[in-house]
Amino acid sequence: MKYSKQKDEILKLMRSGKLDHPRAADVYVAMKKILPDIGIATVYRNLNSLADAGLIRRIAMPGEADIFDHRLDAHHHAVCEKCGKVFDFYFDRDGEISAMLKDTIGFEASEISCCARGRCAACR
Amino acid sequence: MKYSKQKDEILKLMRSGKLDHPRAADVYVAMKKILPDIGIATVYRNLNSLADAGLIRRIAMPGEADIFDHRLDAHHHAVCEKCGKVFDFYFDRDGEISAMLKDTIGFEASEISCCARGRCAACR
DNA sequence: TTAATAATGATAATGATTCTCGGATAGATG
DNA sequence: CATCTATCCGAGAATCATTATCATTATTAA
Repeated sequence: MKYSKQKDEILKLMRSGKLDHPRAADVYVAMKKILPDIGIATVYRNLNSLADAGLIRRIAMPGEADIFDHRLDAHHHAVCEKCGKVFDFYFDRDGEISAMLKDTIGFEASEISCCARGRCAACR
Repeated sequence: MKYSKQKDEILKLMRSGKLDHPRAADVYVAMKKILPDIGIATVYRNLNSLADAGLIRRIAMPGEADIFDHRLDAHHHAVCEKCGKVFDFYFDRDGEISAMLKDTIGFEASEISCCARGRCAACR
């Protein structure tokens, strides 16, 4: 992976935590203020390569655009159907599910993602 | 909801269980054999209205096309990253997750979906 | 400095899904 | 039965997220 200021700035932006569960388009908008000539393809490319390198995570959300997360620990997501905000939550039964899948159907899980949808506190 | 032979045939096809976790495109291909003049928009429209009516379920799969399920009971899905096959599995901790979300962040979950990805028995 | 390689930005292409349209049809009413 | 109207249909355009292509530029190792 070769250095580029685009990649560097994207990683810094992600790590800053200024963006909350941003989609690629959100990162693009924020990056435009830092590097006005950046293209959307470069944003996608770099988010993908940073994710491949394990420096950030790309998370597929059912029915919505993927989000990118600077947090690397195992956690799940709850999405408010009204405001769209994404909340992190912990639920450490991944091992239990993996074991069950292995025992019952011989399925070797590499990743387990739980996604809750509903209404957040503010929207109720 | 008005009757139409397209909707009727789509529901029959779904209920027959001949299709395994089909995407809209799969339903379209199968329906072409039954009603050769059917259009893809009609397939989407009817799958959506049948899902709205609670007769089938539309399930968003992270990173992939939505699938439609004739099974109405609560279950989760495991997707093989190699062959793409989708497996059903049960894991009745939904209530536990709901309660935790409610207690910790005041989030009222209406649906919880867990999606495992990895390798199925046949692909290992 | 140079040559090889990988990254860039613009834009075209893709895939899934929805929207729009004029025309057809189901089902209620007279 | 005749008619009316809401809903549905099929075709194709439009949308959205994402990836691919390509000519140009920047990085890096020699």
